[in-house]
Amino acid sequence: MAHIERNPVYQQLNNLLRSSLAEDYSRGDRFMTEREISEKYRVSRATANKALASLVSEGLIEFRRGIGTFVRRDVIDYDVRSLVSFTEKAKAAGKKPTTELVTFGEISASEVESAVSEKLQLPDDALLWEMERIRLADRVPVIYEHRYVVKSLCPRLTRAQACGSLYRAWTDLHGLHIAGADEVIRAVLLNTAEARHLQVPARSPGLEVTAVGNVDEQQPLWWERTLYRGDQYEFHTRLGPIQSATPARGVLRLSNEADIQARSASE
Amino acid sequence: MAHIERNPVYQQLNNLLRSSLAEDYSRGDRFMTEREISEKYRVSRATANKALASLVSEGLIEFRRGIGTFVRRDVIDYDVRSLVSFTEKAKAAGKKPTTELVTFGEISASEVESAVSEKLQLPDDALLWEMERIRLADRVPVIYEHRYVVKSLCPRLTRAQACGSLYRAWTDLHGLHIAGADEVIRAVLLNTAEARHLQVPARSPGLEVTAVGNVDEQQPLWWERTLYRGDQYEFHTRLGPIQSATPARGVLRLSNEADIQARSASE
DNA sequence: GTTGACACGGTGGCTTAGCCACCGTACATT
DNA sequence: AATGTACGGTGGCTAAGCCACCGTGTCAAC
Repeated sequence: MAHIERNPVYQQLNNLLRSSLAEDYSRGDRFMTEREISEKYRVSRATANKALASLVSEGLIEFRRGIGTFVRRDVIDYDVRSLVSFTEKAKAAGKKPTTELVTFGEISASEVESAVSEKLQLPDDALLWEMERIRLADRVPVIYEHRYVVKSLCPRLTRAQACGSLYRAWTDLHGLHIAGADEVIRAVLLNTAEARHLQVPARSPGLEVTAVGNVDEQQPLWWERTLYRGDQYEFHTRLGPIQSATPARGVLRLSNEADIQARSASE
Repeated sequence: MAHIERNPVYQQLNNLLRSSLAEDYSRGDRFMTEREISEKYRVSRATANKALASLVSEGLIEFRRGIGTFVRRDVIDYDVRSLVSFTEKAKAAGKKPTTELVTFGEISASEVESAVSEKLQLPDDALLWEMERIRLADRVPVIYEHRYVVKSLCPRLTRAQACGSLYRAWTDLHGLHIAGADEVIRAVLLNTAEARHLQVPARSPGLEVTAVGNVDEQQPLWWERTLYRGDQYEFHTRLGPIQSATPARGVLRLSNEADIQARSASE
């Protein structure tokens, strides 16, 4: 690992280790030692330690003095894949994801709300993909999403791809590296149109998530406003700095028991 | 900073730097250089770098090669204080926080739902504080919370303290170090009783947050089920690993404009 | 046979010394 | 005035080495 690259070695190493972690290890396993990493990747021990320390503060692994470093959680549980991709989230919950494409087209940045084009940091003449989709888990509609995607970053996006996992289209076909997303979560009532799409009664509770997704740490790739069925979806998050800093995870609720209904009906 | 202490030096240094960061620096400032820290705290440069790298992966500061390290955000914006404490959140939003204590008492762990006592990892004979509170920002009710607190960790808690900031009572009076909390966020409809407490129409949308708070990284301190008024509160979060790993932040909405109402009414 | 003291090897924690690529700036050159 | 260049400071990284800690296995004592 010569340091000719543009990015610092410890960042590259970081990604390598995170991949290796996701593929070859699972919760509770003993990870590679600093000295092993140092030798395997031809890096100094200090650099190996720095990369490991980074994974520690992300909550992926933990140090145990005098013993080694150990995997703290199922990494797929944490990976951006499962944070951003509905397809992966559904699979992780043991459900079959499908997509119903409502609309799909092209639009100029000058035509969208200024809030959107500002968040995407685009000039007025930029082009966007616009789409509305309904995501279903085991045939049950869970998400109704309205999304704008910067066309210049994935010009070859097709209608067919929009019917499946955008995450895969971005990563596999366009070679994009999804870094993460900024989300704002609010509680809303679904209006009749939205409720119909999600096959629930009008004025049902839902989560509205407004998000901007980023490529390579800073470059905005998409903007979305997404409605989640309140009885099917919940967000998990961990507050606080050390040892954790685990981002919020949206998860499909495994149980279909209507405890929320029970609560609401208990009035 | 001799290494006689029980905890690793870089962790102590980490806390020192985080404190210094919160007190003496603000967004955009240039932070201390590795060499300055190395000299000031009598630590090797490698250790200084490791501590800084930890702050970087928490999203507090960022490295700029050849220039220095810079503060990325208003630290209070990130600190556990403002993540966990409603009082601090309200102040940060420029609003005056007040509390209405509905109930306050003592209860045995054997009497509460098993879900609660399990999450708090308590034996059956342990004692808990139980309380219901309504939190207001500028006299507007925002939160209705039901909370259980492990009594052994804060035996001197009083009714008067429960009328104010529990966070302050814990940290200042009992010397506890709040490490963070695990939260689950869901969308619900408020039933009549809940809606009355929050002074909104029945069947208004709300966020239900079930959380377990921790002391010193692992020891559970409280369990809570909290209802947030949908029109007054939203959660911000950042997904993905590097450069960020910023936990979810619940924030009071500054604008009272009813854009959610507008959405829901547009059906 | 069981127990316990102790040495050994491996791990992360930490230091020291030093070189490199990068950045801004101040100064000299054109 | 515009351009180029040298310099000092910064984070990135390597190298070699010592320490405290941990588990384990050996071996002596009981």
